[in-house]
Amino acid sequence: MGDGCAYTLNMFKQEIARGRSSETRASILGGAIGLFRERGFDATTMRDVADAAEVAIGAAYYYFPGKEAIVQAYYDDVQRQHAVRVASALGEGRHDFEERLRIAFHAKFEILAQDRKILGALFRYTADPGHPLSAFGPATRATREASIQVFAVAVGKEKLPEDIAEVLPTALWALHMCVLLYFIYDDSIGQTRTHKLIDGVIRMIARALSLARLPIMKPLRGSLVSLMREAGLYPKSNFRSASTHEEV
Amino acid sequence: MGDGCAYTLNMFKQEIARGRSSETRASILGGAIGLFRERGFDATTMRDVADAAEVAIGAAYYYFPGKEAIVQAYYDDVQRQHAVRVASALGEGRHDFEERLRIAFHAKFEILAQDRKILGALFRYTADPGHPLSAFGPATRATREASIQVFAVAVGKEKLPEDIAEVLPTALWALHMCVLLYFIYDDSIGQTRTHKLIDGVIRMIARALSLARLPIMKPLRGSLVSLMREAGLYPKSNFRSASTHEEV
DNA sequence: GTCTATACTGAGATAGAC
DNA sequence: GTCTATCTCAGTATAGAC
Repeated sequence: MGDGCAYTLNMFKQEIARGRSSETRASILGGAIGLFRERGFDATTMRDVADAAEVAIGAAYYYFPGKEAIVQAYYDDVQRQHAVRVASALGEGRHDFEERLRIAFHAKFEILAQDRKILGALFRYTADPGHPLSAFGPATRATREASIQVFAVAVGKEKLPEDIAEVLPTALWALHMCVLLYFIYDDSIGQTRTHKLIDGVIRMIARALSLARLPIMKPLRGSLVSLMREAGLYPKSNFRSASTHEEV
Repeated sequence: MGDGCAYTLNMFKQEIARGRSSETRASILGGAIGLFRERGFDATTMRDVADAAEVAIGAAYYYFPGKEAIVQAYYDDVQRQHAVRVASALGEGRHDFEERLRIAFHAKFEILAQDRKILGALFRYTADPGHPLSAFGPATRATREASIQVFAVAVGKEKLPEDIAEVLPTALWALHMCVLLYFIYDDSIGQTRTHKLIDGVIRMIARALSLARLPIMKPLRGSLVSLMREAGLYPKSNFRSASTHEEV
């Protein structure tokens, strides 16, 4: 066990060193995001990225395996911001169920406000199970689960039928993915339509959940939950084994 | 008006001639789909496509502006097959509401049975509003509306609350897009999981629609429908103006 | 109008020197 | 860790045969 530990410790030290010494990585990442915002993902070349960070192209590839890895790193960051922001917003004062959900949803889209164009690139491999960027694939599982966790926190200890409570965070995450798609297409100023949609949808969810407590609803509720389970949508937040990816 | 007519007639004749003389186009399309099935979309180059059809690369580009245009042509064909198949299946015998929906859904996925890998390429630009292949964008509007129409036919003259009846075909189409995504990730043999999911979901929709008739449900129903309208999801089956596309 | 042959451009990615 | 030089290859452009 000694060797194993030493090894990981070393790796850890390297991580730190790398993080500390080189703002290069941060500079590449930041510059790239700026370019993606200005010109879009596809119109930005790795050469542009390298130029913006004032490094050679090789350096850019040293830190990121490719252009997509940059956008992935960006999204991981968004994810972290989301978690922090929601946690702090929920911390100040008391909020009822609906408010908590609204906070979780709006926060995400405020963070992404300037980046609708970039998201197109992130969504690109959603239907490519084996691709490292596929939003539902195994490669992004950690990010996805962290994201679901944020919604779980927002739901909190709300008194709900148990079966519903169990699947709700995952369902909210899925809903938020749909809203994300809407958001990308939403060219209203400040994406006000998206934010209105969120309010409307959340109000409806709250109402539907109240109704779900009624006895007539029990069978419907049950079949919904068992459907999600059978389909493998829950509890694995990720689909079955991924076939190997076709691409290079 | 004479000239105008003569001109269009000419164009029409050319269309015919082109269609008749050159099975080249069909050969390119067919060969390409075969390759896409075997190796996947990305792993197939336009050179491969040209080789398979035994034409020069220029010829392939003569008929299709690019690889994506081929996959688009393929999907248009799938769409046509779906319409035909559903119409004929509904024609033979009487079917209740649930059966009709099942027919519409299963038919689509039977047609696509071999092509899960290809669909990844089609979905790729779903989040790219300006892209010609974006599933929700203006460029694919005709295809999308034809597809919604198939679900409208399946719904038929079913007795439903009017507001629901109005949005149902669009909602079913959206649902079918979600199932499509599930299908792409579904590596169970024969995609039985997808077909089971369809049965489960449709049963649930039928139940939910029965419940929707109850008076307590009226407000929820109303807000659902008005939400869809306000969000612009209906009646335009397509989102607001598309921003110009960033790519070349 | 339909197609071939071929050469060019530009972008992602890599190898190996320092 | 970083740079320079280079590779690969999709897509394009073009000139011309039929």
